Amino acid sequence: MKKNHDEIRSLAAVEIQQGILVLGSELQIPIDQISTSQIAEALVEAPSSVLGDLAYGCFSLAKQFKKSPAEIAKRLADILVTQEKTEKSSSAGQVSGLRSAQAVGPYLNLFFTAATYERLLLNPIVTPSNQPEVDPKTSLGTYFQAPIYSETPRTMVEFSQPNTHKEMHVGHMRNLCLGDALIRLHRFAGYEIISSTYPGDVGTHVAKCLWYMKTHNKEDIPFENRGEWLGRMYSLAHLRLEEEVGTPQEALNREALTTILRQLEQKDGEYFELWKTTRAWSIDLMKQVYAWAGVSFDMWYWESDVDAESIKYVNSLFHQNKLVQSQGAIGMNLEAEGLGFCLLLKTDGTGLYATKDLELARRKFQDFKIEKSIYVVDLRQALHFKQVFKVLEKLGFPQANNCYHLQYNYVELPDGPMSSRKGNIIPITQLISKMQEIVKNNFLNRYVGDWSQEEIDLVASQVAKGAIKYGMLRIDTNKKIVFDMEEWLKIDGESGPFIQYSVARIQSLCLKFGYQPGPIQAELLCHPTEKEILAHLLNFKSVVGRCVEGLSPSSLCTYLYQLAKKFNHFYHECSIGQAETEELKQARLKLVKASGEVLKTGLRLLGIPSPERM
RNA sequence: GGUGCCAUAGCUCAGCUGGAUAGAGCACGAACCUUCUAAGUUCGGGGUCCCAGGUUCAAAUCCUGGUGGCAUCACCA
Repeated sequence: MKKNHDEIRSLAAVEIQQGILVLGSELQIPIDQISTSQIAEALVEAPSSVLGDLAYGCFSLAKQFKKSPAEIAKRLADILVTQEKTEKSSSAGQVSGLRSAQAVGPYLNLFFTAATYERLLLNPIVTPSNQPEVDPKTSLGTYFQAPIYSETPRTMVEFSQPNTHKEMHVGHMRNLCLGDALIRLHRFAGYEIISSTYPGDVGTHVAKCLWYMKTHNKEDIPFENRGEWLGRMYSLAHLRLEEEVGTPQEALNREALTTILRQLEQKDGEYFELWKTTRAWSIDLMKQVYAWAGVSFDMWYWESDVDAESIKYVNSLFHQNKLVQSQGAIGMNLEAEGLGFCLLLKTDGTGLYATKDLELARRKFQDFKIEKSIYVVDLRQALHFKQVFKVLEKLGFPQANNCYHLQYNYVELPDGPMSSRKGNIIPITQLISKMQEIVKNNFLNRYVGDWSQEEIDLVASQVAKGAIKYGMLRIDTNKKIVFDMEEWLKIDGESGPFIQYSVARIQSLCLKFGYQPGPIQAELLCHPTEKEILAHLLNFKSVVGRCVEGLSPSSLCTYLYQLAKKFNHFYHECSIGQAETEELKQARLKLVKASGEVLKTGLRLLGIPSPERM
């Protein structure tokens, strides 16, 4: 994997590298060559655009040159400034990127010329690429087309593993948002990604649900929302079974469940038929949620599909002496690695979760020829995946070292963890409909009569997506989310809709004042709020890179919020309609347009749509 | 008990591989719509960055040891 830095950073890195060489010869100290990519990587944001557009901390140079970082920063600033001057005088017309360089303490602060910003940032952002296959409505500037990484491994991301016969709740939403955002981020950054899902359509939870439905349920099967209804059947089943623990009924119940499981396994009998119809209800519900969220999968792996094969596979491994027998069961001893014993076949010869995950991994590696594999699953499975990856490694799969478990923390309610068993869950469908209703009541109903009902419905759904997805993604993956419906429905401050609202304002500005592509007088953009935006735009790609490398979209959330905040600040400080000159107006429009493109693209990477107006 | 994660303002959280004066939102107190969308903006108060050591020119950030919380530790998924 190779990282490609954006043009302004690369330009700054070349200048700094030359400065370091000059300094080295001045001091007559031979130093290790520092590559431009190392320098570009070390460039940081200045605390404020007044101090600089980008900064380079001279700490590591201090060691090599045996001088204080502040002295080095000062000397480097002098060298860069004089270099710029001589370049300008010697070859007039040559493009020079730096406007000035200043040392502040140990930092070398760089300022770029307005022309640099226009040429390397604003123009690439707002100029659509000529690729014909890109939909004009979503067409991206050339800036966004250049991949951040090249020579990337072919990667599969598995996410969303809901069970059929249970209802999807807000906890599943976090997984869905995370997985989807990771895929979008990776693809944007230049990865070839295969997305997959792995629903659990077999197991005791299914048997319990069917058992209750057949033997205890008195309700009629509804015509609509059968997936939700089925989820309720499961909860009732679990409660009933819990109640009857310790009674004579307990043994009979266990027997009944075994019978059901056997029928499902043999793919025959009345319960198998019932399984097929009810399974479809749950899948309809999943697809409904995925459609709402704008998520699609390249590959659907079914637990029922890998189930039988996984047992055959593990048996064959055992016969090849790659596994051991212990206490009558079969598995692999990983105690030397501190991972305990990975159980793969129970004493009765049936498999477990790990058994299926082994077979699943084998299929992923062999069928899709993937080189890297990411699993988005909550942190309770941490040991499970460590064991599975270790077993894969010991079985000789070279991809095993490139398997990652993104162990996000789960969502719980103010009064404790959610559980489908206990029935104290908030269904995804409920969150969605409540959110859409709130958005309409509090904001969009003011447009009734002015906008079509279709548009109001569409925007309500888009804004609800913004609120829910941003809410799920902004929290660091290893922190718990305590879901409080009341709090989530208050959408103000740092939220998805705030960013969407800023985009809507930008679209309105561009429309109203006639944004026109073409050259601007970028040096007119000298208001502090304008400079803040320019300096912030500079960091979009490094933030995206960080999200990809850390498998964590939350820093993009923060970045977009800050950009929207800076835009709003500008909006209140600088008028476009009342701009002193036409040139200033066009310059501001281009700045605003570019901000809008970055915000829209960023939101898109989080899976959040941008309404035309709101 | 072993292992992993977490602890930053009253509450919810940012803080990138150590680096510029620890920042947002909510809540609270003020100000701003005849002028580009007030889902907005500005100002204000509010901090023992869990504790104790250590490494370093420099620690909220790294290391060690505590304290508190959560998860997990073979026939469940």
